[in-house]
Amino acid sequence: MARRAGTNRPTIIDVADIAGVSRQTVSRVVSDHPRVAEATRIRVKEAIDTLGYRPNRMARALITKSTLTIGFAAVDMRDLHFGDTCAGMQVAAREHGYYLVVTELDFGDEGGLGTLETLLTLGVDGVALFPSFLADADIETFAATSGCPVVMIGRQSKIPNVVSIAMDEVRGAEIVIDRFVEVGKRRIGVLMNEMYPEVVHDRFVALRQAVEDRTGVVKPPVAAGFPRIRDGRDAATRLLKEHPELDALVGFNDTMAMGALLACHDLGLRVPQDVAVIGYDGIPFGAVANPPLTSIVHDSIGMADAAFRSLLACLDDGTPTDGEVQVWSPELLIRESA
Amino acid sequence: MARRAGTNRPTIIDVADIAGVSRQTVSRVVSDHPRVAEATRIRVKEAIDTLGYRPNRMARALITKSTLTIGFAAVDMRDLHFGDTCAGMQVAAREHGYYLVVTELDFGDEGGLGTLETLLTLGVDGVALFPSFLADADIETFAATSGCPVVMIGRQSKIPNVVSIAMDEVRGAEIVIDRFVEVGKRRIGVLMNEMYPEVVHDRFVALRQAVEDRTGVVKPPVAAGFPRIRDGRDAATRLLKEHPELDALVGFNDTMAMGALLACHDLGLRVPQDVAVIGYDGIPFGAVANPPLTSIVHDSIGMADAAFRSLLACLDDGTPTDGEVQVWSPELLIRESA
DNA sequence: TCACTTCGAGTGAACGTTCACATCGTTCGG
DNA sequence: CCGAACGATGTGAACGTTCACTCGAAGTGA
Repeated sequence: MARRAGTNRPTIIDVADIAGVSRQTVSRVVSDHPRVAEATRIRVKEAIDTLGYRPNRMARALITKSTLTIGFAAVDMRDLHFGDTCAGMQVAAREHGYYLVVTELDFGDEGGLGTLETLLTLGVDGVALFPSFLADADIETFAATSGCPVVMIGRQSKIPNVVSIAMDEVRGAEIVIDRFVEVGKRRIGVLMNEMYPEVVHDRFVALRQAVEDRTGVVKPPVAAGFPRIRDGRDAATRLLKEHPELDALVGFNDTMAMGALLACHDLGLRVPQDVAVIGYDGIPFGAVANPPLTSIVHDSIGMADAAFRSLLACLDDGTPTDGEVQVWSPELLIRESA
Repeated sequence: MARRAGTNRPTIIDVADIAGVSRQTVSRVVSDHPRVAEATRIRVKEAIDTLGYRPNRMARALITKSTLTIGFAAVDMRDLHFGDTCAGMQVAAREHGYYLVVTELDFGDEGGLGTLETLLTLGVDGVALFPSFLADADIETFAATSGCPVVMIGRQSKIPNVVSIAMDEVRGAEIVIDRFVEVGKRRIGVLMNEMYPEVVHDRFVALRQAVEDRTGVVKPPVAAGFPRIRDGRDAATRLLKEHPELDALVGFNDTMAMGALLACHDLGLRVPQDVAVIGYDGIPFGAVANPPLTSIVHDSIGMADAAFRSLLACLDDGTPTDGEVQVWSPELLIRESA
């Protein structure tokens, strides 16, 4: 369909002609091969500059079987962490001469698998999933057949051939509940994200377990909604009306927690005196909320960086890390809401 | 350096062998060429499925000179609009079988030009700049020598061979000032972003002009800072102390405007009774601010979509649109701060 | 002097496609 | 019944690199 306007970039042969050497010698200069005479090297470099020659990666990839690109498949690009994660991977990638091909997983396309397949036709050297709503079994199949290393960010699944990098949800939940207990709150309600069950499952389980361990309450009240302010407000309102005894709310993320703040305000409850609130993510706007939101934070950029390095390691020594799970410790950003 | 683990994907020849046809016939089936007998087509498709054959885009690109990829160069991936814009472009791109290669402009790398150059070696068919801090002259040079269409999102520059797509800053500024006047405010202060002068210049000029046109004040008080809540707060504090007569503040974006909200609170000024505040971007968190923030909004996703289509148009008919500028109308999202 | 290594550079083939053209059989108008 | 047109398929070359060799000259040690 679409054609590139007929710009004919100079090729390696043009450079070779001008410099009066073979194309192989040019190739050696370009890739910093040691066995090139200094005089030749200079002559070739000059020719390259004169012509504005840039090696054609397609031709190179055809032989080396490496495109120096990494596929970055995100569930939702409007996600708060997408920018951080993308930036983190991109910086790490560029450091090593890699590029990032970014794509949004399309649920309609064979439940996301199709999107990944098309990514493969591009010849990416590795794939990063952020975080995937795909079932573990599907990811396992993909990793096995793709022929390239796969890493998953933000979800803690033990899948063969896949490295997962995620926040330590168990620790995070403990920190949250410990904080509530510390400020004298023990009747804790949970605001959950109902969007992608696979993605949020770990956090939910961890919170429930921590509540049970720390307060003895076996099944804390839960309300679910989409991770939006409005839905957080609605869910919190339902929860507080049905369970007037609650004196603390934890939101799946800061957005929902900020909804909870609004709900408390609606119901005339003071935060944190009547109800303490904690969210996840530590978004800057939490500082402007009324009152400023206490939150669990983790290092998105660092995790993305680690994800790229993990891909690179697989690429370099070909070790198909087997279901390795890296967990990153979260921290509590204490402001005023708890 | 890095090598792909030796996975040998099936080639077009393998398919041809199994189906008992020539590789050219397979190629025709793959690209939906009309002149293939139905029986042959079926046989080939079966062979493709059996082998799990995927055409190699590198080899194809070598001949067609089109990689079906678009380079998306962003100044800051942690920018609020990055996710929206990226998602918008990506969806539009995928619709047409294109991919997005995303990269963050590295100011240190020849002031960003180097980053763009490396993007070219990847063989992208077009480049989208979001928005660039590069000087107009540099962009012009790049567009001229790159040999591929260039589009710029978020900045309104008339540059040869470059299509720019941006919000109509003049209209936006008018809407802001009209609103202030409508609610009885005429002593207006401006909170400016001092990060990338090229990017923010249009908005600043438009606001100053609108203030002059609507209120007769020739040079409204201005304070600048980085587009962060804290800096917005500091800038607003300075402004309000130096100019106690001010009864309205407009922030470069919602983040700065939210800082202004805090500053008013600090100084015991009521919003909007004492000081009205308007921001730009209409971010969801504006709804949670105290009071909820009135803001200028524009359609990031739509603009990204238009940007891709513009690239596609250039690619299809090869018309190097000459300094075309598309402006999108903003709207006022009225909440409570003004 | 000779055999041997090292250095610098070149040559043909290959990577997996598509393009332009060639081939061959069939249909059809006059 | 002939030539032209068309439909289906195949063939060689080309795209711009890198790989695995080869080759000659210069240096080295005995």
